[in-house]
Amino acid sequence: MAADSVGDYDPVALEQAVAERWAAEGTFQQQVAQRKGAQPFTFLEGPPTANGRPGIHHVVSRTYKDLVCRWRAMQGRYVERKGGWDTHGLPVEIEVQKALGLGTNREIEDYGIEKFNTACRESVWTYEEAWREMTERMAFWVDMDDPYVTLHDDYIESAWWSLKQMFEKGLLYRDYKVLPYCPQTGTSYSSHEVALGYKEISEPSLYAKFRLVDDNASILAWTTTPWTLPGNVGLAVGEEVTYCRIRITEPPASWEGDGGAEVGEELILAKELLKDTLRHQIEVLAEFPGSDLVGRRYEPLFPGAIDPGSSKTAWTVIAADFVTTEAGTGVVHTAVMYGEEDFELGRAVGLPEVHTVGADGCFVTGVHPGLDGRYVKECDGDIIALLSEAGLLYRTEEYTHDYPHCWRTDHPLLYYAMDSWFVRMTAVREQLLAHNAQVEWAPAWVGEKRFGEWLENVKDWAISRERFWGTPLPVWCCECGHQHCIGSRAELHELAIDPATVPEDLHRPYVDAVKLRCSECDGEMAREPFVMDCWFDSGCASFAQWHYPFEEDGKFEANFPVDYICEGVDQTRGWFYSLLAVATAVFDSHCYRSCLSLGMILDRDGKKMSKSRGNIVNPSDHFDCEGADAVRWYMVTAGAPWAELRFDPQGLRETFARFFLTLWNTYRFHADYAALDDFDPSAEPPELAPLDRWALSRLAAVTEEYTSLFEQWRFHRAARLLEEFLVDDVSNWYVRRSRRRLWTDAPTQDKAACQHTLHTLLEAICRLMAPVAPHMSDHIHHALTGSSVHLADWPEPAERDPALEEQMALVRALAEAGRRVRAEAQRRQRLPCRAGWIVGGPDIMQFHNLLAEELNVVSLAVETDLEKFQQVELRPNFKSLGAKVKGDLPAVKAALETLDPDVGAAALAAGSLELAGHAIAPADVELVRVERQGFAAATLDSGVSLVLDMVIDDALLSKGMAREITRRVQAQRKALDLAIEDSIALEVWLPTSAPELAAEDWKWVQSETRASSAELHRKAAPQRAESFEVDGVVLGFAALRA
RNA sequence: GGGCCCGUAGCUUAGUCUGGUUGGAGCACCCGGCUGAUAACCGGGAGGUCGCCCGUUCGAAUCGGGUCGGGCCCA
Repeated sequence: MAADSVGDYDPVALEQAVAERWAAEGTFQQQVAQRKGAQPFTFLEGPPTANGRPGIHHVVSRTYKDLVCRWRAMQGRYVERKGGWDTHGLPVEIEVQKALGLGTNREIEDYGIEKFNTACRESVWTYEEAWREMTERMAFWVDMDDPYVTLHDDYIESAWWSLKQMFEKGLLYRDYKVLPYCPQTGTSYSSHEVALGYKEISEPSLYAKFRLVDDNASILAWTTTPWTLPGNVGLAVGEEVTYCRIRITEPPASWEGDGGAEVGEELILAKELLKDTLRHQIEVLAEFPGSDLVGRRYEPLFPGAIDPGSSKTAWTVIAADFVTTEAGTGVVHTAVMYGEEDFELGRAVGLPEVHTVGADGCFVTGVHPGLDGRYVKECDGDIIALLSEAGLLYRTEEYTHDYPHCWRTDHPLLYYAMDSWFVRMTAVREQLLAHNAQVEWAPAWVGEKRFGEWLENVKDWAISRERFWGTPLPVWCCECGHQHCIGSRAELHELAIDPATVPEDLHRPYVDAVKLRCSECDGEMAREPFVMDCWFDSGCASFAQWHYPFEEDGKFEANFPVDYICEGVDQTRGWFYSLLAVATAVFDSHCYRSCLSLGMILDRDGKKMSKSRGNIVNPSDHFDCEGADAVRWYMVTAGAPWAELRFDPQGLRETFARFFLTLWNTYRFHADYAALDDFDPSAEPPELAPLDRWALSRLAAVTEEYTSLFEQWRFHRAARLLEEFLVDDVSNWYVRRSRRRLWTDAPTQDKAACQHTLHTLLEAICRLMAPVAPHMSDHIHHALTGSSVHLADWPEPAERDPALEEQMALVRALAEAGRRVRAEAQRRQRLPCRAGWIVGGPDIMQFHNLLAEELNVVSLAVETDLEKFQQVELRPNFKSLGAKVKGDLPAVKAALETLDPDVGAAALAAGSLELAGHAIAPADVELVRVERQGFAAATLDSGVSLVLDMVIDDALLSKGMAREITRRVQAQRKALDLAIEDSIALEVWLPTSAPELAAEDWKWVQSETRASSAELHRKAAPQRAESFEVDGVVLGFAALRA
């Protein structure tokens, strides 16, 4: 019968066909459903934002998400995979602002929050189609038809509920936070926006004199932001830093710019910075530590600008550990509202928290008549002049540094204390640490170091944003100061003054219209005009995806904490944190049992992928070339999941050629003969040959180790192991050594054994690789068994035969050694050797025929007399020897080198070997056998040797020539595109100078080449013949289709 | 500026936790061989200051300190 040829590997067509079958049969749904009732394995999808195009890094994380879920499902777990979308937040707003040309919060309000948010709601789905396509194309099995979506009102309601839990635990509070702020746009910025706008600028910095109260001296402090000086309420010094009190002794020879000092004036600053700071001749009056200065009172530069209220520390010297002597004067001017460190310090020591600058970026009334109402960055020169006139300026200096600017307006950002809402994470630090310790992190260092050490210094979480598109902060405030946090839609209805104002859509601006009745004063409560940090949204995913606690379906309870999450390591302080933070604050629990943290993806040169560099890799380019399976396999084998991945298209190409083509051709080899012979995989397995039993033993070993590596998250090692097994053991050895077994037309037991073995190998390989490369594994598995590999069970390792594996390892090593011996002796492979001898090693008699073929020797024998071919050599075992003799090692090593090995070996055996004064034990040296000079031989590391007889005689020349002819004719058959079973008409011309071709060898040529007719001419080849040269003699042949 | 990770042949990497003097592979390259064996296979060759410096040690790719470069996160 004619074989159904499997054809060439076309990854795109194959993957499409498999995907279509999955869709038609609902294979994903079946994989989940068939495990219903089994122990769940819960996965939580880190939601992507669909307003950005999916990139190769998303393919990486989705590969690891998918492969773990598929693997656990095959192991019998119930693995639901709900999709999710992150839909709120700044990136969305920025895109929409760009599209609509809206620069400032004011412009957005003028445009209309309703219209703006409608645009955001649409923008969120810009690339949804691209995401779906990528997800399906790469075969990430996730339920995208019923995903959780952070903008859904149900999701928002769950987020509100969780915030109310925190509110009721007293974890929610309002306070200031110093943020980079742009007064033109009226917006504070996140760090990634700030990063967009760093520019190098040059601006005036100045040294101001702060006059001490009750002392005739001034403390000198340096600042790069003159506009913050009216807000100064403190001077920070280092307690350990040494300061000097100095007196000006002479006027300067020359002076540039504003400021100055009188002769006799006394100043205080850090000793180390005297030279860099002062421009006068001085004398040092005293030296003392900063601690001596702490508590000293000084006069404000702008009296009356700030009402100190009840502060006892305003305008005093305070200690701070961040003070250094690297720049300035070693004294840090502190304006609590305009610097993060300033604010924290001010809060700690009780400085007044009063703004001198309004939200419009202008000085507030009452700061100074010359400054009130003016934009702060335009006042630098006037402030310098004012200080100079008052004698409070020592000098100025042009200062160049990188400073953040607004990405919209290009104005310098002001660090500015904003009103914000916080979750008091510092109150639950111990719980965070305890819960984190329960997480199985891969790799461990992310959890212990990067995350753990950061958690130990956790800060309160600023969760409010003065933005528009996000989960509205559900906190209402009354003028009387009463605050209320809403935890559900029902509660909102209940407390609303006019329930009719409660909207269906919980977003701004609708929710802003809802007023509540104050329970304390009966007044009207208005919602705080913030939305929530979108990290809070995604941090709620574990329960909000089920609309917990508003549904009573038990979904949350059954799926919390989740078993597995997986994202890039950049999510450590992002999603990994927000999940843990919310779970800790709400449930006092960890949120995920295991977390696989992935390395970042870089380009081939280790550079970050970015549009500006033009080194972005588009995944679909590779899906459409090498196929999604090859991309997935490449990414998994390229390195540890947590290591940086350098995406190298050449490496991907190699994966495709080495692994996928090899697997395909192995499968094709099996399928062709299976179809030809009507192979029945369900039939009782025949008696297996040693080669078969070896292959199956190796399979068992690989299955065992592969699974163990998966359990240790070392997917790269597992996949490389399987790749090596397939290429080296299965394709390059088992299949190559089995070809002849299948050529025979007769239905032999041996052929059936081979087919059975191949079937078993391929099926198991498919199962093992299915989590990583789901398409090809399923195509082959389906062809072999009629069912999807993704519905199959994870393979259990069969019993191994270590002795057999050891024998075969030796056989293969000897075959390789034989080629090496021939190459050295310049004996071509097709010219047989009369004899070969194996010296030493385990009994490999059952493989002698196989090995004789590999070595092309007529007879193969075991030789026991080592001395005939070999001598011993003693090599130091440094590990044990070094531990024993320590510093004498070089001497012992030298002694060993000069020792006669035979004498040494004998002494060692007798236990009396002594070198450089040390008694040497057998464990200290290695006894190695090497071939003696003059033999065509090789000795393996294991001590087994192979010796070949290099004699040439007529019989060998005849056999060699037969092989040369056969080889050429076979190539010709292939060139003629003949089917394996086709016959040919063969003619061969041997010139008289050629060796005699024995009758039996000529017969062998005819049978090997399937020649139905054959003529042997003893003369030079005619023109029409193909010709080739062997040992200087030109032979000719003609092969035609019979 | 701080925390964490990475740096091994032209490229991709194993080995680093647990130190052993002689650092393994694959791709590409060169030579040879083999093939009804597949963009294949086998043997050999060339290619390494294991980023750099200092230290610990009889001995360092491996441990410690520093430094340079790349990355992530934060400031």
